[in-house]
Amino acid sequence: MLSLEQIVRDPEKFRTALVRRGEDPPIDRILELDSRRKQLIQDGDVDRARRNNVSKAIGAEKRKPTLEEIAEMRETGERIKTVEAELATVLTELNVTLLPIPNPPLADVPDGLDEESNVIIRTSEGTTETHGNAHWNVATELGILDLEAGASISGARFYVLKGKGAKLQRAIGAWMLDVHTEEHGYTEIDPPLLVRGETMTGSGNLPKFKENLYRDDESDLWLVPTAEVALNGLHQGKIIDPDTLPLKYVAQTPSFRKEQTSAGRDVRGIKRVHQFEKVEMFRYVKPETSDEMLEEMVGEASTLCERLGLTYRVIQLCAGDIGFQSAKTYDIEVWSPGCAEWLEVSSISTCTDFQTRRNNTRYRPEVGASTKLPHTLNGSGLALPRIWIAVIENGLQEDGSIVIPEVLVPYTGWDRIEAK
RNA sequence: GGAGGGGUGGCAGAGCGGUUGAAUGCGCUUGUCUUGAAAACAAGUAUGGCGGUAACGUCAUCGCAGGUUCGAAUCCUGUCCCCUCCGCCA
Repeated sequence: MLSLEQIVRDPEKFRTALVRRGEDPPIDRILELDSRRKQLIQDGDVDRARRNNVSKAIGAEKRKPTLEEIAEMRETGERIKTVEAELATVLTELNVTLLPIPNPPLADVPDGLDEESNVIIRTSEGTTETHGNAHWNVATELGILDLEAGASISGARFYVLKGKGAKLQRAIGAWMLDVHTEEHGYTEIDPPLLVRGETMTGSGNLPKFKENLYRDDESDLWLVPTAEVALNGLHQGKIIDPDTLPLKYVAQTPSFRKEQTSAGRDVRGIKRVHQFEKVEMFRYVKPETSDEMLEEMVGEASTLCERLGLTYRVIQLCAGDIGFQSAKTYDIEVWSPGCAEWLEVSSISTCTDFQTRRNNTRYRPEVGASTKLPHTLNGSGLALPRIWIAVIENGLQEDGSIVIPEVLVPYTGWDRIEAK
């Protein structure tokens, strides 16, 4: 959510920034609602002050109120109720207006409205050859992936990993978690996957992206589309001890997405599915450090690709392509020779104070100072089925077997998936 | 699922219709004392809105939402969460 105070102070700044994302924010309406809000607050306060005075006097004098006082205070009470009702309407409308407005991009985010304008920051060493043996063929033949079983159990875009395929995924996840916790200083979290609507609103997924979320109506709980949602809710409504910043969390969880808006895209194999595992990094940081923290996280995700021996590239998204809650985003893509394409395996963003304002997460820079909103950053480190695809397709040998990256061997217990 | 108990400031914990934003203790900050620290003593110490350059004033907030009342932390209703016991269950 955007800061109402900041919008009122410099409306044009917000308008221009949001126009870069291809948005046409209702700034004028917001300003109008805000001045109405201020007026109503003042009107109500005058009446309330009077009522407080009279009540205090009666209490101090230990007497019964006079009939005139009762009549007058009844009237005052009615007026207060009317003003409060109108204020509530105005506040609701302000909220409804502000919640669907995305985070304005930072100044150094490149212009552009779609992925055409994204910028390749760097490409690693390594092959970008193709061999045409996509995972949906190779892995199915090896008996480690069963797309038909997935479809039969749950429908399209669900899949089953079997045997060494399942173990491989488990190994990749465990290895990545270990690198993050042991080398990058993250604390591992195992959060709930079903969350309240408020938590979903705090992260920015509601109200705007309802159609991509699974929900249980009976209990009014939502399935997380990424661990980011849960990690973002970890401190909602709380004041964080400044000495603990930056707080670094990592979690491996399934992500549940309806993918209704990507109908027809990536339909083959397991590039885009309704349920997938992902290791997610998440940080709460002091605002002045968030730029440097973002770069650090890009480094952390990159090193994983590197150690897996994958060719990867880092892309900076343009203003029109960054996610709703993001102010600046880098994607990491790995080369997969079977699908013959770059697969997005990580998206790393700074959300500035957009999420912490929504869920009222604060910190007090020093004793006695007033509270501030920390910044949040999130990044995949990394997304599993796609890394699994890349490991399979890159490891494919002439004889049809798959060679596993060395770093994973302590986790799998074997270095190869034998050809059939 | 059944029966009870409870949600008050950073924490613990009073208050149960009126001068209560809220006793007291702990914690924290500052000062006195001390070579320094500790102890002791003193003062201060919630968040947010609105007005104001500011000093300051004012309003709101005792889980949340309604209601009763001239007046609600205190009474009523609903709701969420926590705890205890019983039942069921991985």
